[in-house]
Amino acid sequence: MKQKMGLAKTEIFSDQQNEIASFAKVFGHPARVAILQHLFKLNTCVCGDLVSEIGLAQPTISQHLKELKLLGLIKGSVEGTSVCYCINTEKWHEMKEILNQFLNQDISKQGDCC
Amino acid sequence: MKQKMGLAKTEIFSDQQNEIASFAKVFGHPARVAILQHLFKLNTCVCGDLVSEIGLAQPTISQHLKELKLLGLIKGSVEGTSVCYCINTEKWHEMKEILNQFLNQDISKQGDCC
DNA sequence: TTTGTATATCGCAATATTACGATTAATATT
DNA sequence: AATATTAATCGTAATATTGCGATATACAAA
Repeated sequence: MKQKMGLAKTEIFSDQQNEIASFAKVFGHPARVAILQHLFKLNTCVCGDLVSEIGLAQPTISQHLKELKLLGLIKGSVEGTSVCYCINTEKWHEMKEILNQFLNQDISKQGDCC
Repeated sequence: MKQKMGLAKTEIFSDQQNEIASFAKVFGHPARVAILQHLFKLNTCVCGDLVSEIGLAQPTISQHLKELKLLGLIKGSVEGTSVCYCINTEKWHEMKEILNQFLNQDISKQGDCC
């Protein structure tokens, strides 16, 4: 076996490129988009209802929440038997900054040559 | 077998949520981020050098280009024996609009309750 | 202390993604 | 025509992701 296949070769890219990809990846699934939109809508961060709101099983939602928490985009705190999740606003801004810088590259120079 | 496993249940999400996820997914790999940045930098869209510029094999780059082309973010045209790729500016703006709407959700109401 | 409720984790099945060698296709050069 | 160059496609190997049933854990209520 010469090569670790199926694995992204992150080491050949810059930290910036890998960071953009990490943030983008977490939005790359509609369930996580839906979770974040729901957390934005309910500014009070009641959360167990994510399962009934979105039509996925509880372990599946829990796994998506874990990925969002791992990147720091959401925070969770135990509230009795249930867990209260909400957006981590500082991290959200940090992420927005990084993605905007990429999305808003100067496109005016592009000659549209094709 | 009760369920198509390993497959995202896109049918339970809105078109908007799926669209956001599709665009984000394409940035979810550093190679595609690098390709787009390179296309932005060289406003003349000479392209065969993407392979030497980024350290991945030619079939791998070709596959990533295909995904970007499938979403419409880049265009390609044959130029002799080589192929010239460039950013599709209209589609880029369309994508930016959709992602910005998601990223710029009103965060001011968030109570940061956790 | 038993029972219920809510969430996380484990384990598994199935599809998706990443990467590349080998080959093909299409044009350029000799 | 024969050869070289460039990029796409095929086939395959290996890891990643998605989803969920079963189970574990942690706290609340009876």
